Amino acid sequence: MTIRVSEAEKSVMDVLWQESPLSSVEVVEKLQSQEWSEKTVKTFLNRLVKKGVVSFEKDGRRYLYSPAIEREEFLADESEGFLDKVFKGNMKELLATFVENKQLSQNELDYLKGLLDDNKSDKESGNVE
Amino acid sequence: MTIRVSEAEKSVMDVLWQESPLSSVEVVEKLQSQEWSEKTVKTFLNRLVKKGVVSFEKDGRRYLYSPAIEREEFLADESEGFLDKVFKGNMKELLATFVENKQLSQNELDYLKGLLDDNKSDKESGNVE
DNA sequence: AACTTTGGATTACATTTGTAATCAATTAAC
DNA sequence: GTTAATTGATTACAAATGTAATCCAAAGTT
Repeated sequence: MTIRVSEAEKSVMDVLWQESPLSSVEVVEKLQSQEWSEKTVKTFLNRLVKKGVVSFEKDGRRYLYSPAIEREEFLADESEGFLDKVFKGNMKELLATFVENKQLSQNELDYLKGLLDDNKSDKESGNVE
Repeated sequence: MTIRVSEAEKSVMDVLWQESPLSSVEVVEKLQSQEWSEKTVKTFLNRLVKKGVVSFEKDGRRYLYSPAIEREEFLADESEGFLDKVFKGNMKELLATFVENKQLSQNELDYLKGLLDDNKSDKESGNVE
């Protein structure tokens, strides 16, 4: 069973990944666009701590929160789950959907090509890992 | 607000996208691997109908269910949501995560390159849409 | 010192989801 | 025709999630 982080909680994680440690007040400020009451944000922080994906250190009366997991690792997990659940593991179809539906910019296309070339040369040289 | 289809419900949609129309019994059979009671699957079918993403026609005492939305459209919606929620719309990062983490096979890499070439020639010829 | 404010902890409550069981009507079987 | 099986409809109920409000202790204010 993987760590479960809800949508709303993910928004909080994003804030902490951008900058940390942050006090709850600071997190609330960075989430103003969401129009959540500070009580709500505090609930999310609490739940994230309980889930073990956010840690805190005391600073007087208040807590300073930090992510307890790496963003990259989290994104990889989420991506894998998405691939499995929505595309039943069919990577080709997933890629096709993104490439075809999202109207990639030339810039993004070039970037992706670069990624593929790197990946390919890695494979050719046996330089995996 | 987009149509909300839960994980379990998605499994049912997958079955119907593979083949339809199907009776509830047939859907249950195709979902045996999930180990859900037939009552549970019926609940999902009901909820999907209420959500308007599955339709049915009567066949005597029973119903024959069919998807009421296109799989491609659904995948595109889900993909867009995933991109926005998890990667905050950063397509480059999403692509990088998939390409780098998933250890694409040579076959998948070639396929993806093909997609990119098609996409590029479309763009160059102004042949978009 | 008493009062107010602040900030984490606890509690609340509706909705969604997972997971069924029960009810009711219809059909199939004796 | 009465009974049993089938199948959709309704109801159930706990856990997760969205969204806060209330409680309580420590710190700041007068």
